[in-house]
Amino acid sequence: MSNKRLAEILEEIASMLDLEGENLFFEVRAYRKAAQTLETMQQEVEEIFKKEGEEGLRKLPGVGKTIASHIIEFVEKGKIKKYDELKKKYPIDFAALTKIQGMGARKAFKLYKALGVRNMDDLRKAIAKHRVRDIDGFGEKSEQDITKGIEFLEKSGGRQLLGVALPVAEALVKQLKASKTVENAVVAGSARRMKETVGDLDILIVSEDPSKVEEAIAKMGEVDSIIAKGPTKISVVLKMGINCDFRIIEKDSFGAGLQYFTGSKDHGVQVRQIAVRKGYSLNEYQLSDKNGKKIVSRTEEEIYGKLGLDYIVPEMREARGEVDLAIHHKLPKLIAPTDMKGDLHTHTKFTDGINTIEEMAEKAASLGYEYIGLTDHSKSEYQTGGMDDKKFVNYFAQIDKANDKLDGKIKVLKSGEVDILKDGTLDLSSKTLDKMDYALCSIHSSFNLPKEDQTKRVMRAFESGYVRIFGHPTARLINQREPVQLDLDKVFESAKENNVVMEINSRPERLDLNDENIIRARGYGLKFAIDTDAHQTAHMEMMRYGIGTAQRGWITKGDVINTLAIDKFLKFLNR
DNA sequence: GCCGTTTTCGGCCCGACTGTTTTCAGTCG
Repeated sequence: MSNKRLAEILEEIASMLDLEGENLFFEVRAYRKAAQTLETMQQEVEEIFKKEGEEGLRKLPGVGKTIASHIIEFVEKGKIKKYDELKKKYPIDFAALTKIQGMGARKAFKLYKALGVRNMDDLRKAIAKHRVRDIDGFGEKSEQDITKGIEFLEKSGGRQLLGVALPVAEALVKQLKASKTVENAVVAGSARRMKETVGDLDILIVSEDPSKVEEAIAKMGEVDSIIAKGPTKISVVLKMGINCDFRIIEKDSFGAGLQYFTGSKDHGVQVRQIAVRKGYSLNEYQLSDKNGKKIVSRTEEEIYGKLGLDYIVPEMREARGEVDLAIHHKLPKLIAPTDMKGDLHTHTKFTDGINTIEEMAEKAASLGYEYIGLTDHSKSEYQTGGMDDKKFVNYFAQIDKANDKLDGKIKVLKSGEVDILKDGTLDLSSKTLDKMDYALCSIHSSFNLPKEDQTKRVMRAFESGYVRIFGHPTARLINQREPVQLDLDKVFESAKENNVVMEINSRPERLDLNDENIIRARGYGLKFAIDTDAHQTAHMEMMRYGIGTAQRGWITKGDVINTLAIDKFLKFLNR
């Protein structure tokens, strides 16, 4: 995991250059930008460098000659001279300290100069002795804020899963809408873009009475405390441990505000650059001409339209080339929730699910599906009650019975979540696998194999000819477990050759493949299955997170096999 | 320091809010 450390180093270089002098403003930004690229990308820079050399590195957004050379230095020697030299002058743990709310490089440096604070520990001690309040530019309140900031950090540990944060955001919106002073309220920010984790929530409110809105916000049970308040913005800490910014705008600015606060930041910059090129100016209030006269502001559609762009859905707004496509009217028509015709990864009481075959089938039918694939575990997953070949015989017999009972209401398909064992063999006999409509195969053990072995393991499984769907391909658990080490180029090539479909697992802690890897897989012409991995009926409603992730990966209906109607789907399986 | 079918030089988004200030620096998104 060198990306994270490198991102941290570049971020720290930025902080230190910021302290070096005012004239370095743009260098600072350049380093920050490159750090952000590394922070959010999935592929290891080391891998890119080994495969494509400096060329490959320089293709990354924000990485040019100098920063590429820093990355190479880090990969080859494990250190960066420029960083080490700056660090001698500023022996401060900026990476840790600037994670505190309201603490930037300048404040951290002031603390160092005045009190010799180098890290969190020093800071805690200085705070305890009330020495911070006497420093120029700090006061009693700043001391309290820092204390709160540290507590907050310890409690939250950073970003929350989309599946946790979005429902909270929606609950807040619902309460606000019920308030008389609120004309409209919507979720904006990264939650609206369906990003897998959310650092804080953004909620846009249309109201003419900010002070009343503040009252309504303060009353909501989810709110812990108010950090900042003004006529256009109220920031709060939520009890769940993340912040929420409420932006209050006038009805007339709704479109401009929503576009602005949905982001992403880089997407917004690109759109505003187009505005400038056309002689306009775009901010959170309106799109205006060079005299400052308003052109449009009420809807996002009008704003994109006036700029000569097709409407870009929030999930695509990540500055990955969508703006160019919108200019040339070439945006893909993305998959929609209503396109789904089935769920291909579900569990029942037969292993670690809690509902029966019929209950799961009824739920799927109620969601408008034409089929549901049952994928209970194979024997290696003994902790889940994983089944051997013999038990699968009964399992399939019960599925036959359920199909008779359901009488065509919905088709229940025979499958299993088959473990790909350490050596790449499958956990069930070919006799059992032959009886399945399709086999969904996943990794549930030996997560730490070296990349080469892990890649071979997966490819060997694919070459067996039995793997139809590769379940949660990287086996990551967000904030808990790193993805397994796989050479995805090789894996995707092998998948193409062996007709293997990639799963987009909808569980909020998985979202696997993720958006970036979906884009990569799509480059190999692969198909996808968007599944919920439901262990109870209610889990089947989490399809929205998988679809959001698919949309972030630019996936269309035609890319996804479980958008096919039942007859076409069965034909696809028998191909 | 990065970037580019208007540029290999000259731009690079900018407004809101807080705390400690008497007019602004620092942070954030």
